[in-house]
Amino acid sequence: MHKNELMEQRESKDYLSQLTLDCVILGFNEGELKVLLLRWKETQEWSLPGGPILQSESIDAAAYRILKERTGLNDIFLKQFHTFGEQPRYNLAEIQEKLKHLIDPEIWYKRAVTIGYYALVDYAKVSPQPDELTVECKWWDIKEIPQLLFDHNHIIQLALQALQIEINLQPIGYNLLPEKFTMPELQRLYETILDRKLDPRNFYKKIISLGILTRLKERRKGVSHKAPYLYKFDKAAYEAKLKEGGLSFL
Amino acid sequence: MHKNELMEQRESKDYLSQLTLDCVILGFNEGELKVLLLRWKETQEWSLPGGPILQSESIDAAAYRILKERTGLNDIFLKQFHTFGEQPRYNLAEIQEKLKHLIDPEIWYKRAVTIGYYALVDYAKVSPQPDELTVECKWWDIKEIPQLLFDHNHIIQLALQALQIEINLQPIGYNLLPEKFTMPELQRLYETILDRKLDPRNFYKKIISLGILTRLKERRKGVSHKAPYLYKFDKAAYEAKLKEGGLSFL
DNA sequence: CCAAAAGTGTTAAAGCTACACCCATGT
DNA sequence: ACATGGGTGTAGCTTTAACACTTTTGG
Repeated sequence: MHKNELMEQRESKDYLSQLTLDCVILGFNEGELKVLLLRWKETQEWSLPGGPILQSESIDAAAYRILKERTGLNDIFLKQFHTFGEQPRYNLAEIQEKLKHLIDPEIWYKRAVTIGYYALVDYAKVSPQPDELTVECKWWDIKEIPQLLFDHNHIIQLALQALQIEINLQPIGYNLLPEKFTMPELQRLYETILDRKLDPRNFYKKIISLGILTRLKERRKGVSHKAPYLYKFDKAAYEAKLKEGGLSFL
Repeated sequence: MHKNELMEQRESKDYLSQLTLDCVILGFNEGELKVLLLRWKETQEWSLPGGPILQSESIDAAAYRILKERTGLNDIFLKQFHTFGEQPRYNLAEIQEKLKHLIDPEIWYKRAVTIGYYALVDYAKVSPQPDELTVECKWWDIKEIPQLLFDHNHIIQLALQALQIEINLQPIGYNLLPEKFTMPELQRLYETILDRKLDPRNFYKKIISLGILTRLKERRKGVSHKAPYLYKFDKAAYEAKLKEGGLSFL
């Protein structure tokens, strides 16, 4: 997409004007939470994946579309968490300056409201794809995120808060871990999201007592210590529990 | 405001287009939760208060503005809970037909996204005010809400769900009750929001243990049974607790 | 005096926290 | 053999749930 095309898009009647959507796409790898970020062409500036909403699609559909475009994945855990409508939301002049080689400063909306979604994905299954205005799409460790464009640091912060609440209501690991995983891996995921240490014995008891995990006979190999058991989620048991309403975690 | 003025408003550059805001204004009276609804001129059709957002104001400011216009109150507990962007959200043709004597069917957006807020107010302090397109603004018992225009029944339903979660994190009663209230009144408020009966002894112990209430020497008079004590919130203690992070309810 | 709702304490069960040692694996 | 992290049980404490009778007031 070139300048003219983008201009057409912004002014097009095919899209909602002044309303966009941003996705905080979260994965888990090497014991850390990761976010998928995009680097804009000919810059060192990063931002969240996002974009405008088609007149013909629901906002959830727009989020799924963006997710599919950046990750290649369908059928993802996706949740709207907040709509950002401060006035101003960020320093527009700064954005116009930083991206003027890509986007005519004239065509930025003076104001845009954005709907924030977060997605939980299996890190290993994602093939990050930049879009028309960016050259690089890659995972960043949640603790090492640089200064981002727009108000995207703030958006990520609220997404993580929303996730801390959600972890008490959903077996988040189901979406963030590969099919088979070890108990310490699951524990580290919870520790990262909740940002505190958990006791391994208590964690084990609590997770097992939910009755939604199956321990496999396999163990993880190739580690220089005792080989941990592998587990997987028992989807049927999980959905049965959910219906009873009886799912609440840590 | 007449047809032409409304037309100008819809098409005006002073407002965001295709993005509106709706407020679920909740009060508590006679042991029941109430919502403030508006009846449209020359109809029996009811809807939530809401409207478009000025280019110059944040979405929170727009919500406060609408609230102020309908209730006369400033400084209200207000919380964004969800943004509604289904496509379609409701049957537009039906709305056009029902309101054609007020609004030219041509000027409805083919599509609008709305941001949902709920507000918690002291029932007794509100003086309900209709707006330019409505003749009546009044409280409805939450259990007796009629079929509303747009997707407003759905919006109310989600607001109540959000409130059920929020009640665990905030001393909701502070906003919904008058300055002085009795323990049974507070209990009935919790029972109504959570939609289940609570044990009065356990409720009393739990609330008192939070240490944010002061029992007054006064009692409520004029009831044909034992006179209950009055309590009020100890705002200082409440804010101290909140800072410690140690506030979690029922 | 009757009807209505307020006020109050104890006990049992469940859930949570804290805590330490031996085991299996790769180098 | 050593370093690394895995796997596991118990006891005390806190929190929650269940439960019933007496009191006060107005009519």
